[in-house]
Amino acid sequence: MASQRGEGETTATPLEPADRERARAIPEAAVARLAVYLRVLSGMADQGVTAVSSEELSQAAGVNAAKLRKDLSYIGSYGTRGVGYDVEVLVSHIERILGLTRNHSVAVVGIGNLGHALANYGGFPGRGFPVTALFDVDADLIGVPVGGIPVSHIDDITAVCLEREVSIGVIATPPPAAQSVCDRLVSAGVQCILNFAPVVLQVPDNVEVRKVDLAVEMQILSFHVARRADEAASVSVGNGLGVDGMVIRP
Amino acid sequence: MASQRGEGETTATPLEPADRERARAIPEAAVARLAVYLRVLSGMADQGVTAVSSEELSQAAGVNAAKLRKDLSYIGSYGTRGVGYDVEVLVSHIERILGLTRNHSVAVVGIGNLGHALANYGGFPGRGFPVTALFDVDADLIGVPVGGIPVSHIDDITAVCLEREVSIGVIATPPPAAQSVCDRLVSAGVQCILNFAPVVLQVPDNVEVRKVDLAVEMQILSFHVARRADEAASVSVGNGLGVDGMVIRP
DNA sequence: CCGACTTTGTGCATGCGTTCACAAGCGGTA
DNA sequence: TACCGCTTGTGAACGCATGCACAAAGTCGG
Ligand SMILES: NC(=O)c1ccc[n+]([C@@H]2O[C@H](COP(=O)([O-])OP(=O)(O)OC[C@H]3O[C@@H](n4cnc5c(N)ncnc54)[C@H](O)[C@@H]3O)[C@@H](O)[C@H]2O)c1
Ligand SMILES: NC(=O)c1ccc[n+]([C@@H]2O[C@H](COP(=O)([O-])OP(=O)(O)OC[C@H]3O[C@@H](n4cnc5c(N)ncnc54)[C@H](O)[C@@H]3O)[C@@H](O)[C@H]2O)c1
Repeated sequence: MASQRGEGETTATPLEPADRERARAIPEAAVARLAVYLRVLSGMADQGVTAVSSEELSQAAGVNAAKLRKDLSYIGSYGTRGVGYDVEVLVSHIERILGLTRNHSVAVVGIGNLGHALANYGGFPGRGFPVTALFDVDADLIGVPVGGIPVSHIDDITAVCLEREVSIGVIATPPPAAQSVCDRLVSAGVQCILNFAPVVLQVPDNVEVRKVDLAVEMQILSFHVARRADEAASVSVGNGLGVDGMVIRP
Repeated sequence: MASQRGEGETTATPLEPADRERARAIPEAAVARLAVYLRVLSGMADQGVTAVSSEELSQAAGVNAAKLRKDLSYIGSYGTRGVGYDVEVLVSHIERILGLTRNHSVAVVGIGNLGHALANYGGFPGRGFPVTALFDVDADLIGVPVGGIPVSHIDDITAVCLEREVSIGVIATPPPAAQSVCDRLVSAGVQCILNFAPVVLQVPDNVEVRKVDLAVEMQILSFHVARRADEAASVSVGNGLGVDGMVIRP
């Protein structure tokens, strides 16, 4: 905050702020929502919609309109007051901020149930995430093409990842193998990991990990059911009995 | 505070009024972490570990020790100062708070790539989430057993869900079908939905939805790569030029 | 029985994210 | 051109979550 003079005065200088500054300041939660807005906007563009207001877009994205505008303000001021946003302009700016102007090559490790589903999934390439490498230890799988790509042996992971410039590694191995696979990905230079194995991965600071943990998702849902059932019980009965008289038991 | 020696103990009991208050106040973020602690603790229990300190547990769960203690304090005071926590006691109390003292029957809708993986996955039943119903529209799939359960037709969803007391519905259909499937689940009385389709679902207030959106996860990773690459560029090049030629100030 | 040591549980400050409310700005209209 | 109605962009207030730091409360050795 050193450059601009004037204190809290209105930003009458629209071109001044640098994108890099902004990108650094975007809250993680907002980044996740930007990705959702992008998808909604792409859908609108496909249907020929060219302009959209914050109200419309926020409803389609399932968020509060004020939050949406705040989120968009993190990436710049690309709307027109009194009118709304140009869909294509917004799409291109969100893509730029999210780093989607270039492709990010993806490697899937562990071609079992889940790995097959991921490798066969057609939704990634179109969004800039081509799956370019598959790995497994199972000898029967090596060389077999899945979703058009032959499975490589896990021992070749470094060479293959470097060669195909893999930037995102997806871990779909059984839990015991996950940390070891992660370590190998990291030493192959992969800095982004999406982990499906229910394990807490240890990684160096320069590596970004996101986990998808279905059991945790279900348990969160379970918590809400329990809380709701419990509230109902406390209103109607007031003791430890469930709604339909069923005692909650281990 | 309210914890007395000798009362309750390790047996999971129905929520008492004090716990009910607590459950209502637990932050969502803490609930998600409790589920992780539970998994780590279960693993420890399986390996014969009987006691654990907040420091150990927090490292295994990949969080700050203070945060872990705060999270545990939301469910009560079950530790022993100077010693730590009894693994089994903690497990049973977390399970109770998360509503895992009873099974939650799961239905999967859309038995394609992903639906097959989910239906075949062995990790859910053991954690209290038995998959008891599968649905699809594809005539070729109806009646075919996947993971031991025959696929039902989507039109039978209400009857089957009621009969098997489904409490969690998993949507793994193509995006265009998701909202319609969701509506059907809701009218079948399902109050918890886990959605894999990249669509924003509209549901009544009494229904809880969680989404798993892989494209969004990857885009968040992409954002971090871009941010990092950008920082690196500004350090190594140091010419103060941004991505689009804008001047970046130090 | 005491005192030293260990670890929990939590009050408090801090920072982040969400929400509100409204001035600023733009297009349309007369 | 001047006015009007609409929508954006954002300062400011609020609320929630995180992390710190320490008193309270327990164990253990002597
Ligand atoms: N299938 C699901 O729906 C689902 C749901 C939630 C979580 N998960 C998790 O996702 C992971 C994969 O699940 P799955 O059902 O596909 O399991 P799976 O057993 O079907 O497949 C695992 C694959 O990983 C391979 N593998 C094992 N060790 C390896 C190693 N060291 N290097 C490379 N490959 C290795 C195996 O050969 C196998 O092909 C598991 O951790 C599971 O807990 C799966
Ligand atoms: N496969 C993946 O790895 C992956 C990754 C991310 C997201 N997704 C999302 O998950 C969903 C499923 O993906 P997939 O690869 O399994 O797709 P898929 O096409 O393989 O399977 C979809 C299944 O849903 C069934 N279906 C279609 N309409 C239905 C309806 N109205 N009622 C019931 N069933 C219906 C189809 O018959 C088919 O069996 C999609 O929304 C996809 O975007 C999948």
